[in-house]
Amino acid sequence: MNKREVQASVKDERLVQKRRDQMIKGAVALFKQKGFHRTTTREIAKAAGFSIGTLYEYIRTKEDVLYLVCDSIYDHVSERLQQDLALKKGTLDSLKLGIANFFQVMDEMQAEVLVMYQEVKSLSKDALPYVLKKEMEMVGMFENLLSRCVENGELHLSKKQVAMIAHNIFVQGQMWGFRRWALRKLFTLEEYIELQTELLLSGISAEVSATGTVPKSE
Amino acid sequence: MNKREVQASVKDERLVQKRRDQMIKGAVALFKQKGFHRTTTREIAKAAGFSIGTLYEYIRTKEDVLYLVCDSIYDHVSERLQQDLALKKGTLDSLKLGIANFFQVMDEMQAEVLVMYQEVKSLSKDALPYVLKKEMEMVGMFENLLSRCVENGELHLSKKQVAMIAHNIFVQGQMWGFRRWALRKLFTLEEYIELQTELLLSGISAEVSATGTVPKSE
Amino acid sequence: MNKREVQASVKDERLVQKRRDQMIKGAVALFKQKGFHRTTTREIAKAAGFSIGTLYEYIRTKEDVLYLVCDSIYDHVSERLQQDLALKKGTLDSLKLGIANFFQVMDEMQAEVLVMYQEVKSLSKDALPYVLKKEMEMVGMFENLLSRCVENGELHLSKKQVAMIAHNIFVQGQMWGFRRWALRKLFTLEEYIELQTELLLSGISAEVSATGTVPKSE
Amino acid sequence: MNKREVQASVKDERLVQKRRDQMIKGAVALFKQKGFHRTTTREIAKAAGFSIGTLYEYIRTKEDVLYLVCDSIYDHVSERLQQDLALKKGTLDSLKLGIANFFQVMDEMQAEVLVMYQEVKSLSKDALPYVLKKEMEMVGMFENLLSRCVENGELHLSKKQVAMIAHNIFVQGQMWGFRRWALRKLFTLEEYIELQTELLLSGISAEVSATGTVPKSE
DNA sequence: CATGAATGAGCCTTCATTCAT
DNA sequence: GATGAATGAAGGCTCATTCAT
Repeated sequence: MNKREVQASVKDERLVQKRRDQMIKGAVALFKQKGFHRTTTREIAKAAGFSIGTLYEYIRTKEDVLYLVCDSIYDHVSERLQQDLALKKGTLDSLKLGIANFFQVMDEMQAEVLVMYQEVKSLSKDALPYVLKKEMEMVGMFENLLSRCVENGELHLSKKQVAMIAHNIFVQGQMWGFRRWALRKLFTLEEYIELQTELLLSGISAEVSATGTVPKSE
Repeated sequence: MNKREVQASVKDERLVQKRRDQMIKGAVALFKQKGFHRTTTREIAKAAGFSIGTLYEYIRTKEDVLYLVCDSIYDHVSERLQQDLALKKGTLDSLKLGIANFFQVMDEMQAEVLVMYQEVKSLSKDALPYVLKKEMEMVGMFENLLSRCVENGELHLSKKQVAMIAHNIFVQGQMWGFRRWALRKLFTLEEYIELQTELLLSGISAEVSATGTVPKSE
Repeated sequence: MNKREVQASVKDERLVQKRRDQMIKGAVALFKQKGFHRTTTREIAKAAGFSIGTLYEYIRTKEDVLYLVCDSIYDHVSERLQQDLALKKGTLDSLKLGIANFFQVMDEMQAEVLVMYQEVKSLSKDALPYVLKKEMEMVGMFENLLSRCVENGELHLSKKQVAMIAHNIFVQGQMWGFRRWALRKLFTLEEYIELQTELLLSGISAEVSATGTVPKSE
Repeated sequence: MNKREVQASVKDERLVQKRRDQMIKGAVALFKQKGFHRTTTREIAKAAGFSIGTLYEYIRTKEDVLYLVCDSIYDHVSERLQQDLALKKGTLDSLKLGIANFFQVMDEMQAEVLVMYQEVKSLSKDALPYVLKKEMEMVGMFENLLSRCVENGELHLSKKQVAMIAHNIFVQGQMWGFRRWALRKLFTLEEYIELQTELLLSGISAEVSATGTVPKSE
């Protein structure tokens, strides 16, 4: 199965979705502020705009909230990326665009990503795989982009290199979110995107590569 | 000040160090398994080999344990790296060696790094800066290595590029620790080191010089 | 403000009052038996007839219970006295009646008064003033009674004498409560009231007028 | 027996006395500040100038400290009074002097008296009688003074009146200590002594004493 | 469906007391 | 005799979860 169902006592599917959206929105704000463990179910209910009793009509345990939050975040990010990338053909330019878009999404959803990033480990062994699977899918999207460039002959990379780079891109995206305390002092988002793309494509040492066309920026 | 002192009731400094080492060792194992919040102080005491009362002779609050753990990890990693790197001159080879060493340490201290990585955010506003400072120092070590290569003329990099790359190396090191669930399926440590070094130095495509055509975010 | 509000999580004011009444009743019995410090919150909850969790729905800290107890005792005593005294005109007879009533209340509420008397000092600096204020009000009631007798010409007393006597009456009332281990062996309540009133009004020796030959300390 | 023995592991009687004096002195200061229950044995040991281990060489339980403190206070007060009163003959003047002296002692030993007064109830059922007995002895001293005045024909009082007045004097003495928060605003010690003595001897209204409606019990 | 009062397991921390050195 | 590290029972308080209304 692709989703881990979170049981609700309420039948009306539309209502369930509505309530859960309220819940997720409130929870993200709280988790961001104090983390999952320091947030109480009462606080979540209040932030969501209903009572603790009602909260438990739509979830079974507190952990369900975390799962719902993580799930929702991945869905949003995933969706955002798929929109942008799905159509593109496998050119280097579309890869660059893909990376730039991803970093941009990471910037926009900074709060959510940070939350998810710090709290996934709190998911039970039960829910974790579903979330990890989502992550693999996203890495897979970059693998796809890269592979198509390889197929096109625009890049020459081994399978392993493709996998490695996809991971690197993904982690660098997250890095912009969870290391912003350090990075923001050094770069704007635009600079970050440009620098990372540049480094990714050309490497740091001209002598080592064949061409030596490393730009002396600044 | 460079350290945030954790108060102990016991006077004998040697004993304090010994007990805290026991404590940290036990705590790391537990935190790795269930995280900071799900670990109880009693469990920590037990894992350390003494009673809950004794635990509190060496710390003031549960959070002190976390701080001690984080502090100790950074110290160990830092020390390990300094040993390896301090003597080297600023050649490309010493850079490669530095990276390889760092990744290796990250592999050896995988458990600790994972823990620290996931739990720093649980540190109070009081202790966090001390830990973050340590992290900056470690990034600084790579900046140093890189700068020396630039001075030597072995690399041609701007200040910002140096900073960016240092961060990338650092995060890739951590990545080996906290994404091992994915990476281990694909690479051995040796492959990981080799691949990342290669990518770092040569970029993914010699043919593509940095055109500066990176899409500007809206 | 006249009251220090004790925060409750439960909204229903009627319920709050009911539960707190249960709580106070149970707490008085326990405090009387073992004192505030030796009584646990769990015991209070049990004596009140609900769980520890419920107890904390109606208070914030254990000290709140003590404050509630003290506050309630003063309220009861105060109310009892005001009923009896408010209407009376300022005659000697009404003074005598006031004293007798007060001593009687002290006898009836012996347990409560004892508790309050022994435990006020455990109140935090925060709550103490509110309780002390209540005590001053009660002393004030006797000052009032006395003053009216003075105005009526039934007594000839200076301001300071009025204040002193009011204090004496008040303390003698409490004395019946907290020294009963000694007094009960010597007097019945009726005898106590009669003797104290008599001594108050006539002095111990008519022959000896106030000579002012009291030895001046140093 | 007149004393409840507090067991000590140390044999040297002189040392035991010395250590206990240190202990009592430190404890009184602490109890005064924070009460018996909020004072830890460690604090007592520290205030006494030795280690917790040493403390327990001279007592068996924390309560022993309280008993020692109470016992010592009574001894001091008792001794002070006996010195002053023992020699006097039973005249009204010596009564007045006795009262004045007592109030003065209560003022000087205010801290100690306050402590004892608030903490006796914390004594176990085992130790309480010994302390209460001391208190009765002190009340007895005033009964004595009064009785001798009666024998001398300087006062005309029944047995019960004598007992009552002795209690009143005693409580008024304590009152100066434990109600000073209120009394100090109104009176100096000298005024207090003078006023109380005056009221005691003459009653509040000589005119009233004429009515004879006061039952001469016994 | 919604509410919120009730529950109690469980957590962090303190502190009186012991005992090996 | 003195010391202080070790112990663990016990206390105050929180909070996820339930259920009657």
